[in-house]
Amino acid sequence: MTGIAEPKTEIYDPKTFDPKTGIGGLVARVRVKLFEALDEELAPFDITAAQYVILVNLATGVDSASGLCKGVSYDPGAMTRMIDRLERKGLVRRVRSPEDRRVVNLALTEEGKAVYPKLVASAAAATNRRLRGFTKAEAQQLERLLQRMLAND
Amino acid sequence: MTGIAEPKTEIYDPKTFDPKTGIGGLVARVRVKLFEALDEELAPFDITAAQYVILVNLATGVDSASGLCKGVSYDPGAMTRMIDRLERKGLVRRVRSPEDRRVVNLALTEEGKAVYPKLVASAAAATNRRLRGFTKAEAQQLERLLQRMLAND
DNA sequence: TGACAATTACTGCTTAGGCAATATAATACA
DNA sequence: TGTATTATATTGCCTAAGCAGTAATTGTCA
Repeated sequence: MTGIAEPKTEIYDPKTFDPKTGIGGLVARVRVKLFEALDEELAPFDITAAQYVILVNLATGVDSASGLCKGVSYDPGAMTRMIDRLERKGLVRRVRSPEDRRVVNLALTEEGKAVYPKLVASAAAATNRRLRGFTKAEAQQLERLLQRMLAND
Repeated sequence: MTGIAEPKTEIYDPKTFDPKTGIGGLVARVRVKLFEALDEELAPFDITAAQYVILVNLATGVDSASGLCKGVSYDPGAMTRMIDRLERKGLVRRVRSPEDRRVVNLALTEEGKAVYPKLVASAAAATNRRLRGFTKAEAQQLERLLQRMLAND
């Protein structure tokens, strides 16, 4: 015994757990719907939802492939090829880092910076479509709950 | 003007939308973490999280490939091969439907039914790990918010 | 009834992510 | 200093999902 009261964490009882309505299944299906909506909105720019996520990270401070991998739970090999695609599209630039010659610094090109605000607006529109009927307070509450799930590591 | 007051749906303003903290990115990352946890719990049974989702649907009333595709937003071709794998593992059975000879009725085998409760318990455990610190009320509220997002079609 | 459309499942092709192995560079430390 | 360990990025291989095209069957309705 530790003397410290352990909080009860048995949200779902394994005996009575309903997998159809469980949070895992819900999150998975909501994610599919959100990505579908996002892919639709981004189609005119010839950018996929997965590519958009990378661009967002690059536009908000991340500047290396390993940083991207950590940020989006992505395999290094897959990330190399993802960056290949974005580089071929002229949206991202690779520059070998002078300080640490192992890392390749990444940055948006001028074209990438130019299109980025339009992508963000599309993402906002796609998200809003799925949040129809929500109040701002409800959306923020959803954000907080999801952030708490993420913080459990 | 319609005379009917339209509810405000502009949860996120495209001008000020922060894509890093937006619900789309959060849902995507939470989903990755949940699937990682689920894959870990299911590893002893040699079942992936994606396969588990299919088994859940089969155990709870869905009985055809097309029904599965609708339920989990899955491509028919991918579903055919998914069922191939589950059939090879002896967990699922295909039976051509007598009523509609286009459809292949699916069902869990005896082995599938036997292992299923253990899979559900594992899923409950994986979900609980991510919900550490949540009260039951908070988890239920998260469920409700996600269900409302799903219902927006 | 008969022609046309829709539904269901499947297959080939392409794309893309995960894992393992590798090369290079930086770090730790004996 | 020199050696082992770690970090970063890349490539090859395997697996799996999406898309397009197809065959069989069912539904629609003129």
